[in-house]
Amino acid sequence: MATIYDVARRAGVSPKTVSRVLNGDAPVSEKTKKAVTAAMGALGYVPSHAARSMKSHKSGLIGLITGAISNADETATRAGLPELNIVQGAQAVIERSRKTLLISDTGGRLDRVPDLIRTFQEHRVEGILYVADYHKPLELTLPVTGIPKVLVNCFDDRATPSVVPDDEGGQYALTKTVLAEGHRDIAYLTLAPTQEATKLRLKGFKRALAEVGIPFNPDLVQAADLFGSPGEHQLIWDALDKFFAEEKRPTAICCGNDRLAMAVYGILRRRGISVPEDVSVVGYDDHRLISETLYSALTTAELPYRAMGARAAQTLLEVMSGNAAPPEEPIRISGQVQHRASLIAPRAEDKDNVINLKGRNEI
Amino acid sequence: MATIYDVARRAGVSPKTVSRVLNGDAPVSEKTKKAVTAAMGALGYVPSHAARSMKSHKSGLIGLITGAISNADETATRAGLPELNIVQGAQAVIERSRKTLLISDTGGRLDRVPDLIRTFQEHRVEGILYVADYHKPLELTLPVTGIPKVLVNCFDDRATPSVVPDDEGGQYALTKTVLAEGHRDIAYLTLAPTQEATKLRLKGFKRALAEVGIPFNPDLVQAADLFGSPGEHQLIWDALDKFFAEEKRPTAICCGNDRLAMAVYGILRRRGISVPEDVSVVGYDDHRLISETLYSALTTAELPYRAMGARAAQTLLEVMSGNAAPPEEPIRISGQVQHRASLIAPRAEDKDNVINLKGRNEI
DNA sequence: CGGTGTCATGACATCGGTGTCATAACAGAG
DNA sequence: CTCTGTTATGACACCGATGTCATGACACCG
Repeated sequence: MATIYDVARRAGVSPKTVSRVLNGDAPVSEKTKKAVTAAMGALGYVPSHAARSMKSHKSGLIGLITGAISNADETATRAGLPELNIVQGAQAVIERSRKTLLISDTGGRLDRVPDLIRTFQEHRVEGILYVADYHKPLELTLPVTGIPKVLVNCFDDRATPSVVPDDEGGQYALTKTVLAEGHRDIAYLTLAPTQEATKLRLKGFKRALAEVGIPFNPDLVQAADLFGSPGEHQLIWDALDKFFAEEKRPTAICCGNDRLAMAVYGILRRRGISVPEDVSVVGYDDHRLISETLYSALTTAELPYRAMGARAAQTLLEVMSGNAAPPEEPIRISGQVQHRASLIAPRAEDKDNVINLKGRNEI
Repeated sequence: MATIYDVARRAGVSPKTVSRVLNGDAPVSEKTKKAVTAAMGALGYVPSHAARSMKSHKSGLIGLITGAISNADETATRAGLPELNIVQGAQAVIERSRKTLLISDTGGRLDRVPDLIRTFQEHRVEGILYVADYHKPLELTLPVTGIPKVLVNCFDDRATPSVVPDDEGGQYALTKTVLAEGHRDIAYLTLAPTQEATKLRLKGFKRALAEVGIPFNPDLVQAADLFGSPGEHQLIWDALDKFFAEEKRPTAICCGNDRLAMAVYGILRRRGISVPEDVSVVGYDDHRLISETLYSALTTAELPYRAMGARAAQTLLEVMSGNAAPPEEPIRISGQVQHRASLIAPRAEDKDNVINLKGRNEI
């Protein structure tokens, strides 16, 4: 690889002059500039980042830790929206700031995080983004490094800056949309009750119901997320059985994520129930591969991963530049409700009607 | 940030001795070693990658170019399997080789590739992986850099090493599986005819039919992929109409990818046709979020993105080490056929029976 | 014509490690 | 007791940039 000395020799000038042409930080005569440029072209010279950053004490690097890459397969199957969307949002912002994003992957193993951070330190990254695969408390204590950090999709109790989805508000807005169509009996097929998202969204669900004076019926809430494992269809089938056995049969079903909604579509149809004519279905995440391809297209609340990633990157850049104090409270990002074909007004007669269910098939 | 000089001073030794402790490349007395280790701990010393790589002329970095990150959203909607799975496979292999993967994203804009490669050159990456979002000819000429490269999911005509999926073999194996269930009239809803995958898979499809002596019926082949845009459901609906109007109604439908299969499920069911009882459906990709969650679970051919990424990384490492000559021909990676509930033997009477189709609804 | 200021350029040190070579300390052999 | 060989350590230069300071060449002014 050609160095600045090679270029200097070929152009018949000193290395410092080549440096000046490169950086344009001091006047250089037209003639010299041309000679230097020609020499750089001929030699295919590209300045060494290592040498530069050594002198300047600035790496221009930002580290990002995620399980998105090695988890993608697992995650795509098991959870909702791939956290990769968060990485996307961050990437877009960081690129505009002329920094380089160094993405490291945990390979799903938390115990590798300290190693990854050490690698980041070796590269003298100027900031770190830590991305979790779903909204949760931070599962480990990050090593103290003095490097600014921002958590995404997770939070800790040491006031580390953090960006999370507004689950409560999202489910609230989604439920309001369902209510606005005239539904009064709404079932809710949730994710695991231990999940942060489930707790928050249930709050939003209840708040929306309360606001229009509908009493909360706990029998219309069932957890059904087994991350796509084989027993899940059965679990959903049973939950639906229970919902439809209620005195007032639900006319709409909220699902903890779009994947669950997809499974619900299949089971409902097998039982002879049409979506949305017989029952409306809504999801969560706006995982567009699902929400737009399902027939009928799925009404859902956006899980704003892209926006979260962007906001986190922006926050990190601000903290790094010292222009802003690190936020003390988690930043909550809201998503849009996407109203699509799967949500329509309930039939007037559905208040009393009982739908004929086909018998249960083997699964 | 502490330097090796700080550590040396604190431990009362020379920097070189600290270096020896770090690298273990020369004998150091127990006592000194302990003192140095203590000093490093106390100062939180982490060696500078920049200084090291400057001296050693080795960056330990491998660059990867992809649109996976900024495209993820688009891709997830539009195409089949996210190319991220390729990145995954590469990551796993490279990590084991103790190198660091530098992932750069085109943001969907090909004209940014030269810039990304320049950034790679500044970082003195030792090899480059170029990942395309689906099997296609390389869309641009990569700058000549003298850095070893491997193309993934694409190929050029300059004998750049490349790793691609075995589309012909995959569709052949999948079709053989369908035939083995007893199907004789098989429709094929393809991706765009211009796609590399479509051409190759059609070959595999025909080869499988020919092998059992079934004449190829072009009326049973229709392209239907609009990347999830609104008219797609209509297009699929029309294609299915055409298939079912055939003298010998198909008993199985092959789809160009799992997303199309998902759309087909919805439309078939709306028309009162059950999968798999009335017609078997198979996809392509084994996009497990879809194939395992659909009800019934989808039979499909694996698009071996992970394996392709791993193989590409392995090939790159070999070429980099000089242990192996770069492969002259594209390396074709085969995937497994995943036989799931959506494919069963056709009903005996279906050879003559005509299914009652429900009328066409508005879409 | 000498003094002064600006422009263009170069010499040299430095960033933080590591390779090369020198050397001090000490043990064992003759 | 001196010689030799090994072990442990340090001095110094160098990797490829750039910041600091110095200097030569002009142009302009009085």
